[in-house]
Amino acid sequence: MKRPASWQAIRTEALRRIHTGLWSPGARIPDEAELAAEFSCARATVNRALRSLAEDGLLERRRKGGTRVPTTPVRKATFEIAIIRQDIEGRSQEYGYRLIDDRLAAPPAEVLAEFETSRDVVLRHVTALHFAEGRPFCLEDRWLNPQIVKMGEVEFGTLSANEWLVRNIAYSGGKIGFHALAADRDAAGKLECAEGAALFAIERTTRNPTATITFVRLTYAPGYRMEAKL
Amino acid sequence: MKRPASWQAIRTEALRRIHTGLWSPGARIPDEAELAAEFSCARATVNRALRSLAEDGLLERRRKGGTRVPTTPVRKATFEIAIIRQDIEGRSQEYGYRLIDDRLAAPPAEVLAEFETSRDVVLRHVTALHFAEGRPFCLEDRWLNPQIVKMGEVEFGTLSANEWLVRNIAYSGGKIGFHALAADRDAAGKLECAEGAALFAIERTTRNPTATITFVRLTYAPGYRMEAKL
DNA sequence: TGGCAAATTATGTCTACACTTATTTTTCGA
DNA sequence: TCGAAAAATAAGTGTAGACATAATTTGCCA
Repeated sequence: MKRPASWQAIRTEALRRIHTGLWSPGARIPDEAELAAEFSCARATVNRALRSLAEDGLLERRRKGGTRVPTTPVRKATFEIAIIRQDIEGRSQEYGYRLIDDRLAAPPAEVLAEFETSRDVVLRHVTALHFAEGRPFCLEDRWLNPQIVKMGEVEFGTLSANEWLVRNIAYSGGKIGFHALAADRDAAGKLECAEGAALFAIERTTRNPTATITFVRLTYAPGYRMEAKL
Repeated sequence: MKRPASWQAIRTEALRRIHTGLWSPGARIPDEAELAAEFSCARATVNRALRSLAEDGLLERRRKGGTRVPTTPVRKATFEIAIIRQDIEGRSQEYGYRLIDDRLAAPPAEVLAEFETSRDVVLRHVTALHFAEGRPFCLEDRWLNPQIVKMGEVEFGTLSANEWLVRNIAYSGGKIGFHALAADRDAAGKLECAEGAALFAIERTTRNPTATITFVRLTYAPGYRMEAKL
């Protein structure tokens, strides 16, 4: 092994050994020092390669325990969650936006639960439609923490809440969920599809360290597909 | 800054500066050497912290160009794609499996496209049901490359193809897509739901460097939700 | 003025070493 | 024999320095 053997080369070789079964599932692989000797490089370089594989779920590493190939690898798929406008423009389609409603209202129970707050709280409820090539693309049904995004101070008439938030609000975490739902009368009307049509929906909760900022359900018009590479 | 300031501490501090707008979107942040001086640590430690943030989409880094805060951050959500059995057992539910069909057949055009092969090819078509607590959970409709997974050599009567493949076949890449679809008569019957019900489906293509190994569509019974943290 | 080449610069990567921390294994005493 | 303390081990992290690489900027020449 005369070539400088970058960490990527080591990663590739390690991947090959996993794939060919040379390093079999459940088995412990040589420790970093041994591999460093084999590839005649520094241990840190081996560490970089193995850490990278571990981040992708292809290896499991524990102090002292050593590094092993998981018996049942849990593959990880990373999705890029872009602003809806970017998503549409990325398809070379014309983006459109229309605010439907923006008012304070009492949220349903499941939304309230996401805000982990007392009952009788009033949240800012924003409804809007995103268009691609003039046709309804995505229905945005959003609940905002009015203490963070105040009525009157910020309007979503031309810039969507989706975009405004990404640009202006700090976040620290949250969760996202995908599911399928049947179009109810309201959604069907807005998305111009048949009632009962199967729609793809994303629900997302965004928090900062102190409070929940927003909960949103994005319901996509029929035919939407979310893709990622493995 | 007397504490050794681990790379995670630097990451956290950098995150804070992004969130508070101290490092504003689009602006270039101090280079690694400067930050290393500020935190009185080695440049490699700063590098580790900033690289970590860049991997999460919170910073953009380019050689020479320096590091900057993206104006429209593209959040990344990582989903763990587990074996279906693990998914169900992880919910403390009883897993069940039944093979429905396993035969060589001519695939439809859209499947053929994933295999990037000539027409008139015959693939191995496996259909199976996964159960949770005795109720249909997920319908597996899979096309396999018969040169890789040969009829007769491997049977999926008790161990699902889903699981067998994860354990036995090397992969190098592929793609995954999520969408919603309406239950057709066949799916409705197998999943014991109403025809036309909105179902969540995952389509996955898995390749090795040489050929496509398998294409699978997993159609989940109504109510399924796929979740991830942000 | 236009364009190509060279200098500059910030990140990317590697090395060799040291020290830390989590965990297992061993040892030894009750 | 059990259990707690000690030793051993493998990964995790940090440092200082060096060189590599990509991209921008500068400067020169036509």
